[in-house]
Amino acid sequence: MPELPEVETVVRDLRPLLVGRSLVGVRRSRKALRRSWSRAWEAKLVGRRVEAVDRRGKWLLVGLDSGALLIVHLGMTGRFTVVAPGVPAEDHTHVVFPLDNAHELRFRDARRFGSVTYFADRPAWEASLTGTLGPEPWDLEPELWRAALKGTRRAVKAVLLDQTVVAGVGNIYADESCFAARIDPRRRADSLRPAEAERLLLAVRLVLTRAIESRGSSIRDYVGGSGQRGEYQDEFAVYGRRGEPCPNCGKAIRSVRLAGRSTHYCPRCQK
DNA sequence: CCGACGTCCTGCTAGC
DNA sequence: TGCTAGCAGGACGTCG
Repeated sequence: MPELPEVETVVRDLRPLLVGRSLVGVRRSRKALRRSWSRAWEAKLVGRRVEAVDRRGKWLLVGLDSGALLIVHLGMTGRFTVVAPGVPAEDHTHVVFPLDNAHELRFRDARRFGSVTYFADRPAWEASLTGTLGPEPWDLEPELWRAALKGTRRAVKAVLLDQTVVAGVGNIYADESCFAARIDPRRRADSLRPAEAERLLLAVRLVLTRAIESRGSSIRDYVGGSGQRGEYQDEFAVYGRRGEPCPNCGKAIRSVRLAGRSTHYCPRCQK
């Protein structure tokens, strides 16, 4: 679900609501998330003040005054929000951190593909990723990007979704980026000419930037850190628009299954 | 090693 | 109108 723009929106929403606040407790549901919770973390969290809220790829990082990090992944259906006192907990609320201002920081996730974990410091968290997280799209060196494309026989779309190559792109923005670059997502990555590779990287950055400006895309579950929906779904050129006219040429958008995911493209504009 | 595919889970809806 | 198979924004393990 939430990709880079959605996570970035949550981070920006939560930052003013959390920085300077202290976590005064932890409550959990009995259901397991993707990564298991350790009760030993609770004593280390309670009483700590939040110093920073950041993002890396699709990971959300809450930095505490002890130097420790609360690491959150929203998976497909995760919501991470601050709610005012007295707001009843929704179904599938799995982790709740009461704050020192009587508000609550809540993690809710119907499908439980998301996770909330604790690391003693940032190096410990980075070590846990063991090279599974590539650079942010804006930090990815064009030569590295070209090499990543050249070095594989997979489809372009599969490379965009590969978090070790570039962090943060998911199914929606992979499709939208391919459309913006006028590149067929089914093409073999190693068939892209240097100019096409460059166009695709710039398209990824542009699409993500615009999506952040629209506070991300709300298809069904996603909301920002205070519960508001995003707007970028109104800007989709291809995603979820099978059969509808291409905004560029009018030909019907097609959808196929690729890299295990639904993939949308314009059969005329994307070569 | 690489790449394709299944799996985890619940809710919604497309299509019959 | 009502029902249900299949699909959903992600990550990771397994298998060939």
